Amino acid sequence: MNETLHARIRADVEARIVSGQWPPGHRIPYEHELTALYGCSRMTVSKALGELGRAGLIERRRKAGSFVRRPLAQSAVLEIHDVAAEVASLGAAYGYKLLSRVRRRATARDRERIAVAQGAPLLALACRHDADGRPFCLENRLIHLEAAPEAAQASFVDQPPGAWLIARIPWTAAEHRIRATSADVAADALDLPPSAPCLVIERRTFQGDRAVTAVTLTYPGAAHELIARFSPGPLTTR
Amino acid sequence: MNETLHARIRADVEARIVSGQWPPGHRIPYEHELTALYGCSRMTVSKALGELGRAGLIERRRKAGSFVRRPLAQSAVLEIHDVAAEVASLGAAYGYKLLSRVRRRATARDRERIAVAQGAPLLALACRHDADGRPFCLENRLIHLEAAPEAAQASFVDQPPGAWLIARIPWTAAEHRIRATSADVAADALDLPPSAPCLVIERRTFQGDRAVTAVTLTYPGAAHELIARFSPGPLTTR
DNA sequence: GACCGCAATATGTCTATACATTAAAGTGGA
DNA sequence: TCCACTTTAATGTATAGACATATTGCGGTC
Repeated sequence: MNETLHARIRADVEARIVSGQWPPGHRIPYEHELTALYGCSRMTVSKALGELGRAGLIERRRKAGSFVRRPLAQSAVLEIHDVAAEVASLGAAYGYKLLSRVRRRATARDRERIAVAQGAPLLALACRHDADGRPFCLENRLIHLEAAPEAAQASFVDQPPGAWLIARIPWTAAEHRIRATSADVAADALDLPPSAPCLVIERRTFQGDRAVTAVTLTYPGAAHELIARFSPGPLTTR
Repeated sequence: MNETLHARIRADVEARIVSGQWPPGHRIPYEHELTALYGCSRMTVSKALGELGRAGLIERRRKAGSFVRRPLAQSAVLEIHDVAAEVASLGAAYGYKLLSRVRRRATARDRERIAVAQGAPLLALACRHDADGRPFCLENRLIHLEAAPEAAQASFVDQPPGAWLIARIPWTAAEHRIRATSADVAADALDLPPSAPCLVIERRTFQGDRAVTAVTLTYPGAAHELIARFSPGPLTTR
């Protein structure tokens, strides 16, 4: 249990907050008081309080002091895995099949899915990921060929486009939308009745302001779960 | 655009990484080199690199230096709102109805949902959240009465238990599971055909090691979306 | 009393320095 | 060659002090 000093102070203050000893709105002792209390420098106290501030547990106001905050909208960290890695982690054999590959200019419908200019060059892919020979996930992807020109040369017959892109095209931001639907048009490809529930993840990836790719992953049935954990702060060392 | 120095260094290094100029595995200049490069003290450089390390962009090894990491499983920040706030943000009128309220000792089935000892005192609640008079979300909740004894006195007729708990019971960790199902048993309460797809969010909340509450939220149909954003680092100051 | 300006004060950031920790690299002997 | 030991070079954490910045509240003026 070799704790650093600032981590100890942070944990100590956090304990008083979560135990209710310092309720929301309570003013935390000033830095110089904590300095005396823990017998350390102000930098160290400041580091601990700064972490608590970034973690959202307290609010720091100049001149006024630091105050215990009421937890607001909670945010959780959602881990989104690569499909192949996900299948492997289930101990199943991974399979991949390219269903279609079309190069075209962006239509109005495409532009609802990916933010590109009208007529921008796109590669539209459909493929299926299998686990132990059974359909695991259906993937529909658009790749913006201005952002990833090398994709035009790739066949994607042997390698899923997700892994290919991650290895080659840098990106800076992504947005995920998660919803439930019924299998409908995906029913055939997934070997399901059309009314079966599916979990759909849409991911849009950007390079600065430019859209790189948009992908729709359809997972059949109630079997697939996404797991998100609340992160108490940005400080969990890896 | 008043940036602090260490934030500027961090952004600078991050830019080189995401642009591909410094590929995965590349050794980042040593702290003392960056010190010379940016004309600042080692503490400041160390702070910037420490943040990048915690953000997972680089790996720091004593004596060896800091190295660009290959992006692993990407993690996104999922904002999970209070149901009432969610309905309000849609511009709809919020309604709430308590469907059932039972106090009991934990059964084996309860213990699959919430991590408590056998026979622990629980409060089991079912309620419905409405938007403009139509069912918006069905909530099934277990409250551990050892962690939240005051809940035994609350009626939950007028106030949804989520808001009540957040205001009173401190918690430290939460886990969310997201999946798709068909409406099934929830069909009646939600006024849906049993085959309709639903998005289900299960949330377990803890106080240290002790379970506080477990809640299952069932959102009908494809209308409801969860949105998660990739966070380049844990450092977004509030 | 309402308003404005100023001083007091708590936090925010940075520097320079010191020492601790750890792991790579070098050294020497069996 | 291989192993144990020492050296060294990098990061990790802490200190004290300095200055910057924001905000509260006081006091003076109109």
